Amino acid sequence: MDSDPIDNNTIVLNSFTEDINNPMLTHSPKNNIDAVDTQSTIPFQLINLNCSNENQTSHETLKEFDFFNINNNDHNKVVSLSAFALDNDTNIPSLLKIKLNTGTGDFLNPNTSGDQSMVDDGMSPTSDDKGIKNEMAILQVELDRANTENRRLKLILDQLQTDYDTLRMHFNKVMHDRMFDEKSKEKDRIENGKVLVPGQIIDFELAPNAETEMDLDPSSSSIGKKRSRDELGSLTNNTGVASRELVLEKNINVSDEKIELGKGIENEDSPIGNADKTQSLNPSNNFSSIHQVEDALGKARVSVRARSEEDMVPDGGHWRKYGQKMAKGNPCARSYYRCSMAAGCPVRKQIQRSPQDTTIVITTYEGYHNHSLPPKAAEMAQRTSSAAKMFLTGSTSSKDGKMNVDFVKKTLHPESSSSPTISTNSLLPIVTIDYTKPSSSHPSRRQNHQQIPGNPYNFSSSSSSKIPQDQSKLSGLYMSPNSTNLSEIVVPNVTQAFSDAMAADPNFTAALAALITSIMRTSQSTGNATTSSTTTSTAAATDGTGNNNANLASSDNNNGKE
DNA sequence: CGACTTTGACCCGCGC
DNA sequence: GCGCGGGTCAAAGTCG
Repeated sequence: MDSDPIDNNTIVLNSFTEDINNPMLTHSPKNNIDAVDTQSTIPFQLINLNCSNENQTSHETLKEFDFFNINNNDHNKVVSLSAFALDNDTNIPSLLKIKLNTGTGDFLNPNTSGDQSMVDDGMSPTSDDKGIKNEMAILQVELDRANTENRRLKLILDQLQTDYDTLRMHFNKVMHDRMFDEKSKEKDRIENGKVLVPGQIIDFELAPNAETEMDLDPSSSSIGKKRSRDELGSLTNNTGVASRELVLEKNINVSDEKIELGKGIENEDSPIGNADKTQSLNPSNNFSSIHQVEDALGKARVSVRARSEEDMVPDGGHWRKYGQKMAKGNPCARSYYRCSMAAGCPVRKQIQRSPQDTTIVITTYEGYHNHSLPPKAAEMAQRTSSAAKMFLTGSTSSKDGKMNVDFVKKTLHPESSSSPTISTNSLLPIVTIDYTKPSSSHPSRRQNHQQIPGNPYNFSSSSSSKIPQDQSKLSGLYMSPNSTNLSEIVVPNVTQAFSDAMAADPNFTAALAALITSIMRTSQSTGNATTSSTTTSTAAATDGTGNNNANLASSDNNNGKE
């Protein structure tokens, strides 16, 4: 075929469609089939073949070319080739098949001479046998193709399974180490006669406020003051809280450089917004492990925004209202609730409606549960915990304490074409899970709320998801338009799959958080985070026992009075 | 009667 | 020092 000119019926077979310049293609399109080394380089050849379809009247352009069944161990090597040619006039693809006997260099087709390529489009009327053979060849090609695809998918699945198992094992190890560390630290404190004041997070160095000097008197810090009155008794018995806070305290103070991260920003949307204003944090403080993230979660607040006609949306917890205040600039009163599931549980939540949109209920959770949660509350907590983990992991993982917000946004919200400004002024921000975003275009949000008893925010579960598909898409992090607090990061929604996975396996949350951590670290070198420094005190509700990492936040579900 | 809500008073930090 | 605002307390009231 070397001497054969390429006529109008010549089809250029290219395994790399429309990529003539591909460096892998070592042969020029002018090479004919005899020039192809069928034993080593067939998949990368450009082959010119004469189309034998006598009925073909138009020039065809090959769009796809696949090679199958290359068996180099077989002496009589048979290479089945298939190609999909697209008719330029009709745009109807037709399957072209080639069989090569690579052992002899001859095509198997008896009608083919040794120096000619043979293309059978399966439409030649020469004989019935040929038609049957062609049909079998087509089926064989399809079978081979399916097998190849199955193998490829299986490899991918195996890889995913391996990665997941690795992450899961890592998380379990971290959690195990963490529990061990906490027990050890608690033991050390007892042995060394140290007294830990619950809730005391103190800047030992540069705090401008005299009250933040090292002083174990709980009245010497604002946090200590706040908590000493009504929580001291309970928290002193809550070793989970105490140990976590101590760990965070150590994390904060181990670095050399410390700066005052400013005063808290008043947060209209997040009721628990301006406490701990004197807290000093080090921006270089990295929560480089899940352990540290978990500790950070102990100081993180999770604010959930959802549309609801009810002031108190059920969330699986038991709450007792202990106060109500009219907040400045908000016609709606702010309510204060305390967890009543266990005596002395320090977890609190505040509920208020957004002053900008009174249909939006903002629920802010704070503190660790010192007890286990019922499944429903645990599931709710799991989801909010996940959001906090994801953000905290990303926000604190970079070397300079900055978060690659853009990366997070693109990672979690890849379909977003707009670029909402994400800015956090806080190392430990309020994490807001915004379930009001989709409702602007989906007024059925409230219907969903009522359709899913006990699932007021339409947290999807594997069994009762009613979230429209577009609402459950994985979204990114962006600033709430109603938020005036730059320290607030909004996690508008999570995917259905994400929610289901978390509900099915709590470890998946941590695994995913770790995965995102890893991804974000990888991207840090190129990220441009918009980050400034402002302190917002944070505390997230988690299980003080450490047995349930899902308990970052919880709220009520069956308190009919609320 | 227990659990919970309501509500005015109180405490505290912060800004002026 | 004073006033403001956020957060909490605790007595009274309500509900099942």
